[in-house]
Amino acid sequence: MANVAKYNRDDVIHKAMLLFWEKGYNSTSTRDLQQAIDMRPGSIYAAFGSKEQLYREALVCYSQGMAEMLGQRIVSAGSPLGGLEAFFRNVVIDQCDTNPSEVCMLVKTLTEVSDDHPELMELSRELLKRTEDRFADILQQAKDGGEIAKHANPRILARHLQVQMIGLRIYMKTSRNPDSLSEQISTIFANIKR
Amino acid sequence: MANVAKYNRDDVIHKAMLLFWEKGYNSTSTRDLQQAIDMRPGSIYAAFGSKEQLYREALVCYSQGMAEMLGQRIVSAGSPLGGLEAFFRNVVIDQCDTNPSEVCMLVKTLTEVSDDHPELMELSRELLKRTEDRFADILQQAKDGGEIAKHANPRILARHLQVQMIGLRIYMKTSRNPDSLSEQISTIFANIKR
DNA sequence: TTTTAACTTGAACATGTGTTCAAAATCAAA
DNA sequence: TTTGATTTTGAACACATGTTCAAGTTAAAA
Repeated sequence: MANVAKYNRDDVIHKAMLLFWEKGYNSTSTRDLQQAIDMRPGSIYAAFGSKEQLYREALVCYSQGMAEMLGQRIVSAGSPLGGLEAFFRNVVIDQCDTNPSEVCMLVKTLTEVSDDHPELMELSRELLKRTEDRFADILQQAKDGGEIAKHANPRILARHLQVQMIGLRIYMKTSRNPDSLSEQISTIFANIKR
Repeated sequence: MANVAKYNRDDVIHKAMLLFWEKGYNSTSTRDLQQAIDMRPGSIYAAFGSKEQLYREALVCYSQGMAEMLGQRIVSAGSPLGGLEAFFRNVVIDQCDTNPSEVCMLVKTLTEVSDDHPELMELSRELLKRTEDRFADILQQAKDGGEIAKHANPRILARHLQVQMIGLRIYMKTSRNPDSLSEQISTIFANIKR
């Protein structure tokens, strides 16, 4: 046995995630990364293999963080649908200034890389799909709890919410008008309850 | 007086636009461009100044193309709202396979470049705003023509449509499920008519 | 204290990048 | 045909990029 890793793997991935989320895959150079995570090229490549593999881990880290936050909002709100709406408000409006980017990191990945790095695209797709599945589960619970109509279709509503989430976050980057977006979120969830 | 430009400026910008739209700003090298528009570095820089300026012209070209298409759909459909819906279906579903990317080029620009190239971001914002204004005009005509309710607010509806358009196009890239997206578009416009 | 296997370092490499510029080619006017 | 301003060409430049690897450092085990 010998030296065990000096760095904290999760911490490093988190820091890399923040930088990747801000600047995107191509605009983040390995030099930028070296500085952000305070590791030298050799160590980075020994630990992660390549820039792309580190990015993959960063994507998963991002996705997990979002999923945890959604869970917390549901607990705080005390109801599935209330939690979802709080989550929307948090992501689209409250956190959009403190986050590295207004736009979802999975969406940024999907729009930036395409032919090159097909694995990054596939992973982003997969993680987005998981998010939608999670939305559907939550909406099913809302249906079971009587928060939404008996005839509502959780899968269709989940897809609808996914489109809203993606669209709203990008729109926020365009317009910087939190008040109108807050109203839009209210309308979206009012329509779901009907 | 001497030689006049050999190349067709609009044609060159259009070709550059298609490549930029497909690959994004950073992933399109000037070598790629040289091949696509069949011009040598010196000519390109004499004609456009820099890669960024050529991209700016490409953005405007893209935006004009979309605006023209919207106009055509309105004429074909014979009504403002019908034209808008046809435009949505065309962009999100029909053309998404033949276009260089499923995603709006303005949105791609906005999510890819940020701190670097602030002028590209500002131009994308401006062009997106113009699109929304156009939507609002069309919706006002729909209101005047009795296609939508008297109490409807064209500005709010235009914002809503913009979010849908952005979200749907990215969702199409994620899921590749045209049938469900077609239903979603039907629902969106059914709700507007109410 | 010495050994040893794992980890860390940073200079170096090969390639790709946006851009420049002197030389060559072009063609309307003289 | 000659002139001459303009356009085109492509080699070259300076720098940035992802990645490698031999040498150095570390600390647990012997």
